[in-house]
Amino acid sequence: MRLSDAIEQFIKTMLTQAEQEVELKRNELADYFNCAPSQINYVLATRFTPDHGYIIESRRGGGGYIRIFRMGQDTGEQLLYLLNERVGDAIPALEASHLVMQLEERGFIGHCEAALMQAAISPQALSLPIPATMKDALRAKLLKAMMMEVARNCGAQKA
Amino acid sequence: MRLSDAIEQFIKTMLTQAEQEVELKRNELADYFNCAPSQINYVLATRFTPDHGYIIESRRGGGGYIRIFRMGQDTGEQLLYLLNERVGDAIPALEASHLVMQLEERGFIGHCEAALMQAAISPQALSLPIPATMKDALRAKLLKAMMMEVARNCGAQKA
DNA sequence: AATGCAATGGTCAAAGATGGTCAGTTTTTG
DNA sequence: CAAAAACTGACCATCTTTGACCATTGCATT
Repeated sequence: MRLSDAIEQFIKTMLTQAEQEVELKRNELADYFNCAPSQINYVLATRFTPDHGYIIESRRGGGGYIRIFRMGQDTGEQLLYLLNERVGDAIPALEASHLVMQLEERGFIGHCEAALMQAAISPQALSLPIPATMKDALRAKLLKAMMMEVARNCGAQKA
Repeated sequence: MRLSDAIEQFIKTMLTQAEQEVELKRNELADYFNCAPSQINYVLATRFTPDHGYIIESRRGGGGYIRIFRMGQDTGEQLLYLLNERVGDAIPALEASHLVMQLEERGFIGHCEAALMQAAISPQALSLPIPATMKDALRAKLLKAMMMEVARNCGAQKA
């Protein structure tokens, strides 16, 4: 298995439903996984960004630390926030993809739904002769329409 | 025997009745057959296309892979037919909607998935300042992308 | 306080590990 | 022999991992 994935899993295992926050020592973790300390930064940078729904806080020097917070989840409110604030009138491909991942991680949608949504907002599905800004707008509309559907039907089961 | 055929057989042997999916490393396989890595792509491109009932998914970089999914015999054929004959390169809104309903009726997708797809191809989601013909083309791409996803994940389980 | 050092974490560019493309060459087929 | 299929290699794109060097903080010593 990829090192990055192992580290990602390790961290996500610590961040259970109960624990919204985890603190770790970069060097210790790197030591545990037998890798360069900067590898930890790579994992954080590629899998624990705000886009993914996480906030990182850290301190250097003696007694330094890295804290990872999972952004709060108040089902209904949260979903509305994601819709209005995050999606807005336009959203780039990568950000949209991260958002869908987040929806799945938080249990708003199942794996199948997530895959469908990813397919719909994928570059292939949207490969048209129109400017990128228009694609971002289209992606936003697609996401909103699909998320509305989720909120109406399937989301009810979860929350 | 031709190299391509040997590689094709090799892969198909891994994809037994039980195994609907196989993962391989391009370079390893090329090494095993003593051929150029791109030969693998050639085989995949000529013998494992969606038209043949397969779906390919891959990832580059360290820990990269190529995954091959076999669509259910029946499911694959029917989906393919729908994709090529009914969807094509463009499809009007109403027809697309009917198609999705059919997909649900036939059990290819669940109610949730159907609703998501309907939302994605709905006029609201596609309300853009582009000509109707382009919208039909977009709808076709959306449908194809989503149906491929269905074939990859859920379709295999069903049929 | 001021200084210096040890303990942390951060950055970034380079190297490593894979897979993708495509044009051109060789082989097979009709 | 011409067309189609098979094959290759050079070059590209993407993702991961590492290491050298930098920044910050706390503490011990002046």
